[in-house]
Amino acid sequence: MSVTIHDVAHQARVSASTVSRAFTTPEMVRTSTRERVLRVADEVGYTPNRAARGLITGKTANIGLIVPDLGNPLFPAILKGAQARALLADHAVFLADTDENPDLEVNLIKAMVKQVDGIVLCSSRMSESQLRGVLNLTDLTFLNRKVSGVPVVLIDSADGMRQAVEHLAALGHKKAAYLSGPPTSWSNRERRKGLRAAARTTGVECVELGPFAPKFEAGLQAADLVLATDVTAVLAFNDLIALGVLNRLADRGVAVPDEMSVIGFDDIAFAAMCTPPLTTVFTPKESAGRAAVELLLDWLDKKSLGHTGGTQRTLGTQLIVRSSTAPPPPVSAGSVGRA
Amino acid sequence: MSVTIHDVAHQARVSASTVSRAFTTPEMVRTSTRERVLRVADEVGYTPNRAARGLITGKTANIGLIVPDLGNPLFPAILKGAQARALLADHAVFLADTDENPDLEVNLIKAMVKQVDGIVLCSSRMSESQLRGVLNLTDLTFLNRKVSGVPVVLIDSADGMRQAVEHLAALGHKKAAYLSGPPTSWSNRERRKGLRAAARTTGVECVELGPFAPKFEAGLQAADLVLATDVTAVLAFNDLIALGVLNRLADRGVAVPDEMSVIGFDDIAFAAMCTPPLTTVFTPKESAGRAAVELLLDWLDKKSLGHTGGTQRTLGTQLIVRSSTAPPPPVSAGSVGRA
DNA sequence: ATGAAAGCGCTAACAG
DNA sequence: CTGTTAGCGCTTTCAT
Repeated sequence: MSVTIHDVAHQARVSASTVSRAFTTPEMVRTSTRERVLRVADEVGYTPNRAARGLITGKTANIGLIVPDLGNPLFPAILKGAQARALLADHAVFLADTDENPDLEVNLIKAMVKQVDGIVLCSSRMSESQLRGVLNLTDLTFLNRKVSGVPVVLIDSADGMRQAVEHLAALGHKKAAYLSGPPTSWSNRERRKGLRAAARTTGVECVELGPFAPKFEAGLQAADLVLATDVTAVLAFNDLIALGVLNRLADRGVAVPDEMSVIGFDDIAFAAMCTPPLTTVFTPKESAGRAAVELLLDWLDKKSLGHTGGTQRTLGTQLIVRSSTAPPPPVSAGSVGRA
Repeated sequence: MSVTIHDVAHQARVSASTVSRAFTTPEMVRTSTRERVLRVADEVGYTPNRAARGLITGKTANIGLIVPDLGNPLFPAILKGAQARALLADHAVFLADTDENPDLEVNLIKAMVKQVDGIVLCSSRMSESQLRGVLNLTDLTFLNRKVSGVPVVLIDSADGMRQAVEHLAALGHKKAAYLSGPPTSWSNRERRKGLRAAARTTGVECVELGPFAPKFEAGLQAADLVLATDVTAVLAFNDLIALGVLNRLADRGVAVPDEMSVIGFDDIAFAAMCTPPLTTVFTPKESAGRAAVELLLDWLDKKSLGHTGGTQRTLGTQLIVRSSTAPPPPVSAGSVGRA
């Protein structure tokens, strides 16, 4: 079978404890011994069994990551950042896709609990009562959902909305439509909040349409609704919807942005790739993933000392206006190589 | 601490063994006892510690999944399928992103090995020698890379290329360009193979340009190169590149598809969202992920009996011609809900 | 059908 | 600095 700590111990003529120490507390082992042990370990290809280690230390060096749908381009980006940050701390990550199902989410959390030190929940779909049920199962960190008493990473959509509406006002628009996302979405509530505030401030009249599923198809449908109103600008819950609007608008012969301005919230970073390029509110997806893991790890560290209460980190968003001649941003920082 | 098997045993007035059996081999326990145990377990919220279980059984019920870059939209889709299939078999999945780094890939495999029953390697970037080094560390299954003796899932890009070239021939094109992907890519080699064969058969003259990174920006650059030739059609390594070409073409005032046809290989399923819609060779990404996990699981099952050699599954690709009026396919089967 | 005991691979006291 | 002992939570003989 697999090579164990005893194999190394035997080969290096030391006890298992010494081998263990050579890995976990090197300074407690004489240099010569340590080097011998490590050399032997390398020769025989020994890697500590983290599961066994976790059994005794209580720490697994794994974290869980739960997302509603990997098909939603927002989440792979978050995932990428999270995984990178976890790796930095030498942690491995368990991934689960709940397929938008809150019950499955609960089950997946339960299944994971024993194998991880904590879990990052992205845009959790659980009800308040389900949430309470899992809250003390392990250490949880939320991304894109407000929960008190635990670490939370939030993306400041409301401010993004403010930027977007002010931009429209500057362009001379008098009336705009907001294509609302799912009613249960925290992000959507934030965006509506920002919308209404900005409407007051700028004097731009804002009508809300929807709700729409955050999908391309919904945008196609939404475009027709928009055209039946007298707005000159559209704000979409996300850029998947916005892309649909753009497409349908083109089909119906409406010039963008001459007759109609469309702004989306960035889920996919592909907005610049369409013709015409879509104006979007940039969302720091990878950073958010990174931040969530960081917060969780910090939380875990400080756990020995008494907690003072939940930490919260809010990430800013930024309006990006794209002209068709400007080079678009890259899809992903590390996107290189073959497929 | 966490609730253990002993807590349940005590509460239910049985031994730990019985609790264990109630979960793993229910038929060996008297019905009344089993029901009592299971009820108590549920009441106190007991979930077996899979790590501890794995320590003794040798099976972790976890599988690993390694991808080069989550920023490449091909991989989240594969991931989604893989995760779904794993869940079906009650397996959890470890995810790692190698950031296109073969050395990191090796290290991540080693770190995972002890916590998983097997690993699915997607578009592995390892050299042959690195590959040999990890081959017997655990059970490996490859996706998008040909390796003998182990389970492999391949996507029939060559045939997709055939379809694409024949389509161009039918449209009356006499000369086309292929925008080559990374030289180390198995997919790229397959596509070139298919290209050359189809060129012979159809009589369409095909010139190869590149190699290009599989990114949008590379497509912008490639478009200028294309325009310097006298081709009337472009075949791109992937649709990220194709999207770039389309964009640049629009900027330079070239009408598509009137003066120029562009065909991409499907990485992102967003091709239909651009204007004009991009003709693509559809790649069964989720199915590929699903298949890879399935093959791995089968392989693991059959392991007790002697293996007969590696299994191989090849998935077909399909040319999809899109008119701007036709409804595009959904981004993801299960894409619903809020973000 | 159930319990007692041994042990998976590892680390954490406790000696020395 | 290093070895010995005990035991993490679970499953699995081997008894009964």
